[in-house]
Amino acid sequence: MLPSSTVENYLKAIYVGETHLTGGEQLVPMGQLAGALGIAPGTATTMVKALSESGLVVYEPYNGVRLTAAGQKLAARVLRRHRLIELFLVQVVGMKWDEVHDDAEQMEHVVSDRLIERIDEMLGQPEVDPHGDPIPTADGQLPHRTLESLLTCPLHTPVTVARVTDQDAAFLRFIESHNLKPGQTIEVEARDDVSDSVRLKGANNALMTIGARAASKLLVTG
Amino acid sequence: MLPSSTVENYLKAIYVGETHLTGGEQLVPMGQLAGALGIAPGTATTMVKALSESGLVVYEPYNGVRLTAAGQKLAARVLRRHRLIELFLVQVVGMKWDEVHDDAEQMEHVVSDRLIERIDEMLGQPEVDPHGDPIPTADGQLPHRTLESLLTCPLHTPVTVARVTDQDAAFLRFIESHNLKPGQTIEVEARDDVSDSVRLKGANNALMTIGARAASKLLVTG
DNA sequence: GATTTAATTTTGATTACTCAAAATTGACAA
DNA sequence: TTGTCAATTTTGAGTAATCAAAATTAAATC
Ligand SMILES: [Mn+2]
Ligand SMILES: [Mn+2]
Ligand SMILES: [Mn+2]
Ligand SMILES: [Mn+2]
Repeated sequence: MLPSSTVENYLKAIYVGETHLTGGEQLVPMGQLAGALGIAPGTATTMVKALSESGLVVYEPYNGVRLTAAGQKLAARVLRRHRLIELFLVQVVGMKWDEVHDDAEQMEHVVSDRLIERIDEMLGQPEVDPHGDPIPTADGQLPHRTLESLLTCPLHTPVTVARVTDQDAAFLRFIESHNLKPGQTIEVEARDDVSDSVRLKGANNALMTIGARAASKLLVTG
Repeated sequence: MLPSSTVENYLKAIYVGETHLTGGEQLVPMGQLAGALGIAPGTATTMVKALSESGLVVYEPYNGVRLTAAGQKLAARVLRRHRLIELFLVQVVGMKWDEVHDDAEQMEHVVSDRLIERIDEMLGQPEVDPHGDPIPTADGQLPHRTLESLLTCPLHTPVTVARVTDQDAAFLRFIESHNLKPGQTIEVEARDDVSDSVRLKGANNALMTIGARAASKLLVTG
């Protein structure tokens, strides 16, 4: 049976959820999964039990869910498609980086393997999407770079924005308008815990202050 | 309520079915509709009754179905998307004309209006798709050219292939390999009712004979 | 250890879409 | 006019996905 769009979305959400796990955690909690998919918790439970029957996930009642090897392979395929499509829409079609997420969210389920291969070829086997998110390889490996956020990187040291971990269109437009897109070089001038803010020097030496919450979503390389 | 992919497919099939109606016929028979969609006849009846409730079609039991103005508007929108996407995949992505139908069949339901507009713009508001099928305008008009088929056009007279009315990949590859794609100039040398065939002179003066059934699917302009 | 609470699961129901097979209809032919 | 038949509709049933609200569980608090 080929997986439905719904199943693909569940697997992808679990896959992404797993990458967010910190410390010794192994399982994505049902609440987090339901939240990520925008569905009722009971629905997630029912569905995950079905996925478990199909051998795509391991489900531990009251603890959470994780992917099997089979589930991981499918999830990586969907995520690869999503990110290739996003980059394609920006690079080839000329859409803006804050416009492409929703289209990719739908197209990832329906375009043919042939079209995805063609896109990958046109883009020259890219490694990251327009937001700096890594693109899983054709054989299902997710390249991992260790990145620091603007909350943890060294002060007074030039760093390059590598990734923006928030798909919200308004946030992305804010980032763009302040010249903080991936590829741009910036410097953290100061951090202030009391005011919960981070002071930055942008590409054009422009100074700006952003909240810690926003700063945590900007990942950089040294 | 925005229409589901299923509803869009029904409306599109009725729309296309209506254009195939000859003579005084007004209604698309349920059998033809079910056949076009690859579903059981009873399913079509049930669904059409629901579409009728929604005001998208007029349903006459035992006679057939036709679109209301509202249904026509939606159907034209889907067909426009389908054909723009096909042309985009050929012109921009570099896929072959026999590969694009299935991708378009799915993408037509999910891509955003913004992406469709961008595609229309990139292609310069095209009037026909890769198979010569007319593209409905943004306001829902389907441009109509009167075309003759190779069964009815004059003999020994140069004509230009304008449209191929069969999406089957093998058929399209046959047409392409014999230099009979839209735009190419050919001439009908002879028709033979007994052998059910048509003799052609191709672009390169190559002679070939094709069956009447195939010939009827090649539409030309004088 | 008992109690409260938050997360999770279960229950019961709904919507959308589908099929196979039985019943019906309407057109045509005998 | 009646019988036949093909097309169509109806019936009964099933799958996939969803929700709201009740019940349960496990963990944290008292
Ligand atoms: Mn999706
Ligand atoms: Mn992205
Ligand atoms: Mn379709
Ligand atoms: Mn076409």
